[in-house]
Amino acid sequence: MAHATIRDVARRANVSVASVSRALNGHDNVRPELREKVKVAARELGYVPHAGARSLSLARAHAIGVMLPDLHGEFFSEVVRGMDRAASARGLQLLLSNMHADPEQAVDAVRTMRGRVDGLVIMAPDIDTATLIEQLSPSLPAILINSRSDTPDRPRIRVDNEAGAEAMVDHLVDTGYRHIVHIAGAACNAEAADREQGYRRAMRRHDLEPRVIAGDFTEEGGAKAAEALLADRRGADAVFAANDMMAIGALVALRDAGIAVGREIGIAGFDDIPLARLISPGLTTMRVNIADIGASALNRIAAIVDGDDDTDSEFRHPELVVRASTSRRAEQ
Amino acid sequence: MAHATIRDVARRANVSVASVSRALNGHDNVRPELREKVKVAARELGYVPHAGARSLSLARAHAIGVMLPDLHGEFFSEVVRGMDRAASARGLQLLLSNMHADPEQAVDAVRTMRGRVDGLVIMAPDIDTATLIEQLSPSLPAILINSRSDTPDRPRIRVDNEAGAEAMVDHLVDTGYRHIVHIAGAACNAEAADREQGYRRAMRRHDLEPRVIAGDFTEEGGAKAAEALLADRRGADAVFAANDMMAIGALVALRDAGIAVGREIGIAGFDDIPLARLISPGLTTMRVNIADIGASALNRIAAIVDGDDDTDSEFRHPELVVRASTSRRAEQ
DNA sequence: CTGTTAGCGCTTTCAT
DNA sequence: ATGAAAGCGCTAACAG
Repeated sequence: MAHATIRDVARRANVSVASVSRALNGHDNVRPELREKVKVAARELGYVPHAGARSLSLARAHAIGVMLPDLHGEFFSEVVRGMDRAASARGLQLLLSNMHADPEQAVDAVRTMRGRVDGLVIMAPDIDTATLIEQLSPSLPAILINSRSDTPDRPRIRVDNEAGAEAMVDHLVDTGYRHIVHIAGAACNAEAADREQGYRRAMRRHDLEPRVIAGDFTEEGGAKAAEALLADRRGADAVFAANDMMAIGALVALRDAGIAVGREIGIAGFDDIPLARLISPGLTTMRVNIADIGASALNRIAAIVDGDDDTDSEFRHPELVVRASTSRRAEQ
Repeated sequence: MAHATIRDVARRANVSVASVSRALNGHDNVRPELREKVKVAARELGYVPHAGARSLSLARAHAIGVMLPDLHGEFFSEVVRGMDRAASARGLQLLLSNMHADPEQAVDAVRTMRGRVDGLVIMAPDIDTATLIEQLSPSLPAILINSRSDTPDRPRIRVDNEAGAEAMVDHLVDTGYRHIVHIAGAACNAEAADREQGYRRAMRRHDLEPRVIAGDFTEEGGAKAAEALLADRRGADAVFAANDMMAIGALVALRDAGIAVGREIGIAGFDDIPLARLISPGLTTMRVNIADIGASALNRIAAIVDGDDDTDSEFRHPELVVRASTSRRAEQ
């Protein structure tokens, strides 16, 4: 049997559909008696309102679309957790969409979201989505997380990746490391570029020779980079990977190669995913508080949708977390 | 400026809305010339169809609702990754909803999904949702993953947790461990119960004394259990945790306590999350192939929605993965 | 091939 | 306080 509609309920309760709507939505201009009658009828029919129709009529979907890059592992789950927490606190649903590399798909995904969400959270450090999105859906509010393009008119949340990377290099140098190799993130990725930039700047400041190995933000990429490093070490005594997953891949690879991580070679990452604490030795990293960014993004887009228009950008500063992977003995 | 509607496009192209709809949806009964005119008008106006209205009219939302328990970490991301992969391959959107313990919220979440999704994937080993869901939304297709209740009429995907746990105990015994302690999963959780059941059965079969410490599926829970174990060891030489996160928590705790994991105490988990391979020593576990379950669930609900009604349940058998955490020397 | 129109299920004026 | 009716944006008969 098909689903009961508001009309069925009205018929059964011998009232108009308008009254059913009012009664069920808790308006106060309904006699208690009628409201009760409607509720009974609704229950008997197993009536559940059709959210799609409702949102068409209200011009409000009570849902937020989320576009994420094809993230792996904990970074992904942390972001989503944060968003979900904020969303359900506000009674909003989350429409999720991962981008599988292809910008075409991103466009498509956004298109199919229009009319089904009230706003968008977009995390797309790989693509130049900002202008893209605007072309696609003007008047659909969106907030960007760590996006590459500089659209000052769209609200954004950014992490100060460059300063974070600089701080990490400073820490490594303080600890006594000198030949610090950077494993870069994916090419074309805004965050990767910023972190590499920070690394280079700090190395220059310390009068040290930079050395960058290409990477891709994945664990395998980190492992490969570590192998490349082992094959051609050139006195390297520390690895600073552009994110934790690569740092962990490198750490495991070096560990398996019999190298005393922390001592013989220091390793550092970026993000502070939960795993960073669990790996052995614990991974020194820059804490970004991923879930918090997710929650914050969602709260801000919700506020914007509600008309509380605060369009200033947010700039977050990651925080150094020192663990055993950079525990070089005091004497260098 | 507000969003352009199909009417605006029609007006601008000097055609009827029906023609616009046909032209844009690629129907073949449109003169190429007219189609082009429509496309131009649509582009000029930045027209993006309103998916909500579309799905109301089509009685098809092209979206699947996903309800997950409040999962942490990689289990969550793996499931969602699998679903997302399958969904975007089929052109479906994913409406995500985590349940925050409270069954009330689960009910609510499902209610607000009605009329906005074509089907539901529900993973709720904690709650007796099956009947619940049916009451809430008869005629909304749903597939259950590892649900507790036995509703034979709903399609399900289950993991043979009991057999998996038995297999793990067998492996531990084969390897030479005898005093195997089980860290149980969350109370009221169907999977936890099955795994404990399997553990007990296998221990009985081997004529060994079972010992169960309560847990909750979290890393902290595993760490606490390990501490309890250290405080009152009673000759325990192996720990079999009901999932990997707890196993890892225990592993780290024992490692930090200076115990040679694998040798002095064997540790095993369940799920084979990516992290299991990365931790040191590598964690012996039962591989469940989480992402695959997600993808499979999504594909099946999509098939059901499309009318390809295959309502038989699926029963998956986890697979033993041996790593260093149970590498007791041959001589016991 | 194209336009007119009914209707998807709901909310909300506008009357009464 | 309640009902009748318009309309949210779209698609799909039905005519022509």
